[in-house]
Amino acid sequence: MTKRKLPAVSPAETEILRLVWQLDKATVQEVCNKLPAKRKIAYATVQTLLRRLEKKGYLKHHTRGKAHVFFGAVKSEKVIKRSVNDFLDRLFGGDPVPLMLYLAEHGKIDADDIEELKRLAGKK
Amino acid sequence: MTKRKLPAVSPAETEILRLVWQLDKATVQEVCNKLPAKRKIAYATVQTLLRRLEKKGYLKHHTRGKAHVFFGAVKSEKVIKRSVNDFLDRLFGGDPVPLMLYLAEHGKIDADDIEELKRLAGKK
DNA sequence: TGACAGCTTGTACAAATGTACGATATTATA
DNA sequence: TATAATATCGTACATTTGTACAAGCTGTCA
Repeated sequence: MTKRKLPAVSPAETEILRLVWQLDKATVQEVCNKLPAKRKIAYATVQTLLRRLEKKGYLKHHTRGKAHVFFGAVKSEKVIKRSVNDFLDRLFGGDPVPLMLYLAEHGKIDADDIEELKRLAGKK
Repeated sequence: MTKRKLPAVSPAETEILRLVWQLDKATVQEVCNKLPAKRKIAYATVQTLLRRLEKKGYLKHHTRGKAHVFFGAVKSEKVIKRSVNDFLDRLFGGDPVPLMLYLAEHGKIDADDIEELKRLAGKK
């Protein structure tokens, strides 16, 4: 089994990667259209980010007509895990509880979410 | 009221900032000693990071003997809020639920934590 | 089949990041 | 009051990031 060490994903790249996952597969155009209004970046920039993600091994592409269609090359789980852990380490020394508390305090989750959480946490 | 726009905190800086908060106030030395074993970086590097954090406005310092004692200049709440929101936007499009679910699935929180969450979420 | 529209590629570049060396200043101490 | 030990400060530098232009392909449609 090939144990490849994936390079880190930069913040800007992370967003692009997420959009590709969300679209399942996407051309540069499609990613551009999916960008949140707040964060409008140039077509060329999106292109470069996609290129870099491919070079790093997070995306692959095949060709449809003249366009490149990008799609994930590693499970998003893996990337998310890494990102969350890094984030947690840096900001909270690895302890997830303060993060959960923060989210709860700021009203980002409701009772239903918590039920779901309870179910998941209990099951484990 | 002076509404100053704080520059972003880089990942490496974030970790240093957290350590200062944790120690309440600290010299370069003390921050170095507090570094997790996994992440041993040079004294000089820690110094630079502290300096940059001060220049950006996140830290101040006073002098004790020949050493600089750094301490926070803005509420950690504020920094955490920004960091979490950025992170959430990039990786989950701003939706905190998948993050909570991820944390729960990976057994990072237990029943007590969830009770606490419920209390907090309910109160809001 | 030729021109156009739409894409990719190569290249560029400033700013931010991560890391560190050497020189200078300061404290404590012998 | 020299001196050794310890800090800071200025500076440097390779990478990575964020952003973009210009040139060259490639289908497509008149």
